[in-house]
Amino acid sequence: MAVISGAWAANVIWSLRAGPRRFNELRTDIPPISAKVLSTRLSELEQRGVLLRNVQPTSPPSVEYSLTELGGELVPALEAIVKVGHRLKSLGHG
Amino acid sequence: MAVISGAWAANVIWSLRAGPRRFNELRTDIPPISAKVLSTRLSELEQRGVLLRNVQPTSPPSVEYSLTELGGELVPALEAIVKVGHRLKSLGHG
DNA sequence: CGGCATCCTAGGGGATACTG
DNA sequence: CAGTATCCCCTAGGATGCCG
Repeated sequence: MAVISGAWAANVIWSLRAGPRRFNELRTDIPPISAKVLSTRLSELEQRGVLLRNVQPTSPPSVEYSLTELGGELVPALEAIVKVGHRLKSLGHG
Repeated sequence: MAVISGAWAANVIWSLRAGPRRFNELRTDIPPISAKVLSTRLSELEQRGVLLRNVQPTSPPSVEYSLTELGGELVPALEAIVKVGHRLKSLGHG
């Protein structure tokens, strides 16, 4: 379960589900996330093999993040959890 | 995603996937968990509708916890994540 | 633009002791 | 057995500032 541990880890994977995103795109995708935390999470997820980091040596520099194949396999699982979460919420408190 | 937030929440759901368990059974299922945290997590998960709490008014008292239907739907998702996690781990070292 | 280094804080979680 | 109450501490994470 450590794969998706850390704040916003799931959101990062979620934001990447449709395709590659750049650092600041992710920041605006996930409003209340700080640069430091996003950076930390990105490093962890990259190291774990969940996502890939592509540096374009342009000016200004551009860095793209995308899910690896295994990272992509997390998406349906996350979807399922979120779905259950919504249903639980709509039930109120049982 | 708040559904499975909190330390050991996933483990609790995991331990209940095969059927009802009692408080101290869960404690020994998840070795380094403290009574306080287990208790806290159990309350949260019950309130969220993930699991059910059955008190048997016997002596000594007995309390059984079991997954609700929606709680049970989290199991396959957790399984998927754990599976990916293991594969990532095996890749990570070679 | 991307992202480290630094400082600081809240609160989640551990250990222990106690209760019914 | 199944918790609850208390204290303490650790660290994840937010804000800010600087650099390539």
